[in-house]
Amino acid sequence: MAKANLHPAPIEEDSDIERLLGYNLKRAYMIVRDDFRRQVEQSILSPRAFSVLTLIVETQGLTQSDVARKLGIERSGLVAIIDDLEGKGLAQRRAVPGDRRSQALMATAQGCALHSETMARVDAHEKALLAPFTPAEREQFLALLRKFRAAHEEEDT
Amino acid sequence: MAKANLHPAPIEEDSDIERLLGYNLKRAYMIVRDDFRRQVEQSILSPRAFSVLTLIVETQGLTQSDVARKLGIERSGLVAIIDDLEGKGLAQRRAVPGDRRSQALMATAQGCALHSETMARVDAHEKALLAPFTPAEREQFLALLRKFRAAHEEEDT
DNA sequence: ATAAATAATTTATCTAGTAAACAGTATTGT
DNA sequence: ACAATACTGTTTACTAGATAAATTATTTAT
Repeated sequence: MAKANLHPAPIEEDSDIERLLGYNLKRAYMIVRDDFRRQVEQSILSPRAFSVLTLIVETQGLTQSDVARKLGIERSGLVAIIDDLEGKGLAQRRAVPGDRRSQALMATAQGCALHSETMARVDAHEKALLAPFTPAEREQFLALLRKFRAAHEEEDT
Repeated sequence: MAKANLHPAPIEEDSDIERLLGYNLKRAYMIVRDDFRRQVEQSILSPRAFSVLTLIVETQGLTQSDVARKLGIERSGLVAIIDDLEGKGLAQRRAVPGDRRSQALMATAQGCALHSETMARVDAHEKALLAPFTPAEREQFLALLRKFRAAHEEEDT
């Protein structure tokens, strides 16, 4: 146990990338995503499926295009998510009277129930993640994130 | 153009998910990542490759395991990245005198050059993204992200 | 009537990241 | 000295998430 310590992995806390916004955002997002998975995905829903279900519970009758626009994802990616939600009895596609191209998305009673149960767990898991912050910091953190998004999401719809 | 407006996509700005930390972090990260790609990837480097190159430029001689630990990714995922950097003449694997398992990662002169050129572009692109913020807000934003990471990344390593 | 636009879908492709198993090497305990 | 254990880099296979192009059915505009 004498010599082999030639590459001791300095672990300086202040590499250049530690100062970059993108790197910090990515790591922070990964923390939340992983925690979400541990806490919530047991309850059937992936992060994406949860966000979709939330939208259609809140606003019954949105079309898939509406949801895709709101979430900033492609319509094509939504098909599988809706298939999944529908297969689990959480949501339904229904014909829209005025437009036979569109499908109105409706959450079932079961979907609403799972959503509120899951939302409670999500709130709890986020509260735990934000525990190291003071209430003022929590406000600031979310306010800054929202301001950042607002400044850059305007250009697209 | 009279009747078909049955699903007007309400676009209320305040869905429940808009209040969630995870959702806001994800959208914010996507903004930065997409912008990074537009600005930087033209210059050969993906976000991941850039972060790896940065580390080994700053600390020549890190092993792959060191880098994986620092970046919080799997060693297996690093292999392709190093292969790529090596193939482009930006980095090299070298034998470590004391340990024949490890490979010391060294950035080439070309790698150092590309790194500093790219870092300049990254700084510029981040400065532009943070332009909507006041200097105080910028400080706060990064400080909060770092505090958040520090509070949750301690357990692993 | 015809052209252009839209909604949902299918297919293929890409990136990122994870997990498991492997061979070679090193360290530790006895 | 030897056996058990652990670590390094690697391969392979797999998953998730996202994107892009092409397709069909339908609607709107001219």
